[in-house]
Amino acid sequence: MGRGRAPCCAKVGLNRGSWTPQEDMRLVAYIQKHGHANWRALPKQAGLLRCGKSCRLRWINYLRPDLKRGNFTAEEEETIIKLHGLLGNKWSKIASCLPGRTDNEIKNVWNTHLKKRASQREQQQQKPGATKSKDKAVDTSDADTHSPSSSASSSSTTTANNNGSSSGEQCGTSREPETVDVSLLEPEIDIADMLLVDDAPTEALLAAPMPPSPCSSSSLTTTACIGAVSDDELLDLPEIDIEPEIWSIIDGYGGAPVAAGAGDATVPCTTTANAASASPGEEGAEWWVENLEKELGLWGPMDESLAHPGPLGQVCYAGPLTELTDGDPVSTYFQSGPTASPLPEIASSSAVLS
DNA sequence: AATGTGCACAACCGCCACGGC
DNA sequence: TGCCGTGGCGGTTGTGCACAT
Repeated sequence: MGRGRAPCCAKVGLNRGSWTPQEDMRLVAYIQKHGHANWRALPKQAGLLRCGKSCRLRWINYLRPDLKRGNFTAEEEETIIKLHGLLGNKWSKIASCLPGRTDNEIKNVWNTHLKKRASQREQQQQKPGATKSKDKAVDTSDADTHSPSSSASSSSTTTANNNGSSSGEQCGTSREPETVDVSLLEPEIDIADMLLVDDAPTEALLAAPMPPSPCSSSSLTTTACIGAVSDDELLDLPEIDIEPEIWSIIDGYGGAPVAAGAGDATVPCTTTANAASASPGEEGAEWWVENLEKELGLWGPMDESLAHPGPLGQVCYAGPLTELTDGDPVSTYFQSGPTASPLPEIASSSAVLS
């Protein structure tokens, strides 16, 4: 699709732009198996024509299993507003307080509508004599924001747009928060304590068990998130032998359905049979992989004729696993892997790819 | 129905911090 | 102690889509 500005990887001939489902699957499979001790080396070892930075971002912002997809709840939005008042544009710190949310996601939500809402509130606070009708207007916009994204964006953003982005006052210009001098905030500051002062919703949110947070975008470390992986292990693995034609398929992705047996480019779906055979303790990873596949358009009826357009307009393959996975470690992994290896134990599940 | 407009999202860039040598 | 490599963060941007006209 080619979103974003000019890619940094063009000069080295790497893939750029939006990720294909195949690339996603490959990245997920690799990280699940080996972790991501070295992002720079990861793409090569995983057989991805991407730069390490791109892989890291893709993983953190989109593929991580602990990500919470969907609209932000009212509590989350309130938390973001409050935290932003405390911390400013410290998106990673804010994200660390919102389980399953990424800094990028929070940043987007803030820039799209929370910023406007916050500024509206600010204006009202500066004008104590604000009429009740105006309060009501803001309340409705709040309510709108909580509704499904499509309607939320249209109603609340158009009006607020006038005082927000169009004025050129980008929050991104390292604007210091109004309420708290950020320079006084030490990195070790207990954000939870700050939030617990007078905010009930936030308190409730924070009272909830925080994720182990090893996988939160701000404190993501390989060993904590996936498990320790030695360099030797990383260098040894995986033996993903990628045919040149596979790369051509990936590079020129978007054409006809890839023939069965074409190899890596056709990472197949996990079968429902696999899902059914998972043990109870493996439900988490299984659920995640299944949902990932659904999102990627790789999950569906096991009919070869059902190669279907993917979310990006490319053709995804939904054929039977057994016809596709021969010799492809990644495919093999998704045939039996996730269900057999919950994420925290991935590094130890050496049998998955073998 | 066609066109215009604005928003949401995902991706990239540049800079900075940190750790190893 | 300085240099280099890597990871992480924040800001920015282009495209697709939904809604309005």
